[in-house]
Amino acid sequence: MKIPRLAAQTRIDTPLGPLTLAASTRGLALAWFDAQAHRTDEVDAPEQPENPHLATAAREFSEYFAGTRRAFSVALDAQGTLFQQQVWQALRGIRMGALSTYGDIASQVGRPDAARAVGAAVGRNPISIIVPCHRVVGRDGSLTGYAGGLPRKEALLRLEGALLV
Amino acid sequence: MKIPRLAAQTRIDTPLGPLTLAASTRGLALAWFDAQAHRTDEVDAPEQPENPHLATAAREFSEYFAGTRRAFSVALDAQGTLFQQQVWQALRGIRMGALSTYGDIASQVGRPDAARAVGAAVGRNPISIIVPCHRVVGRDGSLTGYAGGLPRKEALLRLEGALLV
DNA sequence: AAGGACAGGTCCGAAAACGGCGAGTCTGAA
DNA sequence: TTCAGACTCGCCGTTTTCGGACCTGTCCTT
Repeated sequence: MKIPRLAAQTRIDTPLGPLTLAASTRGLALAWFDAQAHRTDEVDAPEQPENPHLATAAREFSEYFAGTRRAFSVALDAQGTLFQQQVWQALRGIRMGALSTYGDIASQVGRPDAARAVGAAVGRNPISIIVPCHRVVGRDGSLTGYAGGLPRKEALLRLEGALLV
Repeated sequence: MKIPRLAAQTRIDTPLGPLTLAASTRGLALAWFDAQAHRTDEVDAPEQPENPHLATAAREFSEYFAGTRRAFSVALDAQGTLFQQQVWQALRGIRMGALSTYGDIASQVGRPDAARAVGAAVGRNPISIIVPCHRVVGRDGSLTGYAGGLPRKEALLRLEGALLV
């Protein structure tokens, strides 16, 4: 995936491990766990925790993990194909505590048979957690996969109270 | 088993426990004891004891258990495969007080060797008592099984005077 | 330029499992 | 001898399970 010109980056700690954040001039562009699948190794931007987008994002992540925030308001600037944009947009419609399936997202995007393509697109989501790709599961309820590792996906859903067991 | 579109349901009391009745527009479709094997948990139909088929069935059940009725006349609408329909039809030919065997029914249906399949079909009978699946016993006279529980089968046969002991 | 691999899902056919059986054998008691 | 009771095996319609074929957008590899 092409990474847009990035203005600043920083790293924050979370209960699930360190998170690398990066922002363009228009908003948060990246939120990656270490060793995340599909990630580009090097983020070419200066360390600037004071960047407005990064600062906002860091604060909201902190509140999210503390359990006092259920939705994010930081501006986003995710780069991707039209199809990917549509999928990611659909993801943002899944509220905290709720779940959706790859097939449901496919239908929402107007391609009922493209569930598999949705899976690929979901996997390329550049902004973990805020774009809640972890809230998408298989039709039969199986977690199926997560770029940051299935344990993290399970932990996130448990934190959000979306899992029965 | 697929349940046809049901128009109405109700519950009646019998000496053997409560019975759930349901009817389509064409006739009585269900007569189930609680916790009956193979039963679908939810019957999706409005409570309407005044439905003609249900009212007739309720009256005839009442008379049957009072000992003043030996045959039912309410219209039936049992849903099942061709084979099951044939088996259930054959069951209706067993008069009160009489007994038949799984092998006999198999022969009547034209499949002399399908006694075991008959057993399966008899077990799926949706209309207890009226379609007298309780009048079918093993070749050696053993009761073998009953969806509503063997005690009920024995009680019914005793009520009908079909048991020697 | 073409082909494979994916964080899936549906459909369809084949194959196996599952019963409210019945006939045949064998065994151990009266 | 006689006769339950336990075991085996063949019987058959139905239900469940399983495996492939196909679908779809991107990215990666030849």
